[in-house]
Amino acid sequence: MSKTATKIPACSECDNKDNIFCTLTPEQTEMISENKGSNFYKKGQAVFYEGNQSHGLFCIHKGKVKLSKLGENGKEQVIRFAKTGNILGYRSLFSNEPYQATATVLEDSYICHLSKEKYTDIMKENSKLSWKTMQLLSKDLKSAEQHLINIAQKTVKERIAEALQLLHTTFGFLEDGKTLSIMLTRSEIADIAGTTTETTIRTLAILCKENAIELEGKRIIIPNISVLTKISGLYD
Amino acid sequence: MSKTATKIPACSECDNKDNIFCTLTPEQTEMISENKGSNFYKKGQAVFYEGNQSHGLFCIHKGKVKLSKLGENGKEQVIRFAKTGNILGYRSLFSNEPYQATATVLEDSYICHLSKEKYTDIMKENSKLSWKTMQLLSKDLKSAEQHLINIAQKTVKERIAEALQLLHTTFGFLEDGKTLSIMLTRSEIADIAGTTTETTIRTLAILCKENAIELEGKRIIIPNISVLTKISGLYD
DNA sequence: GTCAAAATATGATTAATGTCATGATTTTAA
DNA sequence: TTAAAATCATGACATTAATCATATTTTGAC
Repeated sequence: MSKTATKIPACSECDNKDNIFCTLTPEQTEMISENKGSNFYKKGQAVFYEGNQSHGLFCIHKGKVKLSKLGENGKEQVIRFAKTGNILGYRSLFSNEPYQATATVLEDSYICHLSKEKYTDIMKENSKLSWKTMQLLSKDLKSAEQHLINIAQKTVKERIAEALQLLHTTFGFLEDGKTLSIMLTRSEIADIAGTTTETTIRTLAILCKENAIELEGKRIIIPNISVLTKISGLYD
Repeated sequence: MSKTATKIPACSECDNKDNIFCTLTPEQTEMISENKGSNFYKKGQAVFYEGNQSHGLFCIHKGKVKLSKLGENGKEQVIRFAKTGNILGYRSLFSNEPYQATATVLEDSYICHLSKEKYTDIMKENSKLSWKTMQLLSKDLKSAEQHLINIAQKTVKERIAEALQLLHTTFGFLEDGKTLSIMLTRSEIADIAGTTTETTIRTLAILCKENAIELEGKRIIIPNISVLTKISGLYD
């Protein structure tokens, strides 16, 4: 876990405005700002590991992160993604359990850290933060359940199409408005859809042949997202 | 949704003691007691439906409930179970979204109902209830993610073995200490494990042949739970 | 720039599971 | 009590996707 000098500003200067901390008073913002730690993470580095003791929560100042768990056979399953402004590791706030997933940085990122205690202190005096936290948990639960039903009932092709849509809704497109702004390996895409690397390669080729996507190495271009939506939703 | 005269006591007299309401003051308990509604549900009846407007949350006074969602192909997926003392529908508290799942009663049950407003009013003045609610959400999220990885990575046999264990940990055994106290159809078990009815029938027969379980119609006997644990956890 | 390692690609084969069909058994309701 | 409906059971077959093998291409470190 490398630490280098970063240019992360005080929380009051941070422009991640629509996140969970937006309801804090200036004093509370100042308090977390004084107590936070900031780190730089290089692509591929882990922020925390599944099973490790939780020491607090993380806020992504700028970056992209995947959360994954290992199955009993050692295969990875991607649970969720997080991006600039999102927080990580907040689930361990409510129990003394270790982290339930491993957070891995998908591209060079700046991430702040706040201790459990500071966060819960603020929650105690700011019911809006509690409320926001519950909404966040509730939202994550909803998507986990949706992901479950997708993996349980859809074909690989539908799941891959859905995985690409998830990457789009989470990380968006590049400036050209059609190229996914995140580049993953085929194996990482497989770990989202719950399939193998080979099947993912073949399925992406099929989607390409059907003009649902275009492939330029790891770059994935989605000219028309509704084509993917159709593929992911229907049994043909 | 039938309503009949029930013998549900006031909340202060209710002996579901280890649930989310155990931190309430006597006044708060009195307040929810006065505002609750109580209903009797016959086996098979729905408490609420996925997609319907949420009007509040439910507390199972006595009974067994399954929560399920419909996939896009119309196939049901069981998300979670709930039993005496558990609450249902609390997720819709944090957003104005409709219920995300259908709650169906697995055996005749008595279930109370409390409006969103009363619950959130109490949360505002009782931070312990907020805390408990967050713990509950967090626990549900954890098991949803575990369920996801199981369905994504395990074989049908392992998933069925795991489903039986879930039924055991949720609902327990009959007085004999080895017969599951819940009786589901093969099709309902299939909907937990994310497989088909036929495959479930065959797999249960295999587990039976391997002496992991005994079958007496819908009655499932698990003489030694650790045998199932072993089957559900390992790739052979 | 070169080389090794990682990632991509593709084919052949196999295993797991879904689908369809049919009959037996159990449950439910009149 | 009995008939209808639902559930359970089993076989045959089809299909999907995993596995194994082997090139080829890309990437990253020196």
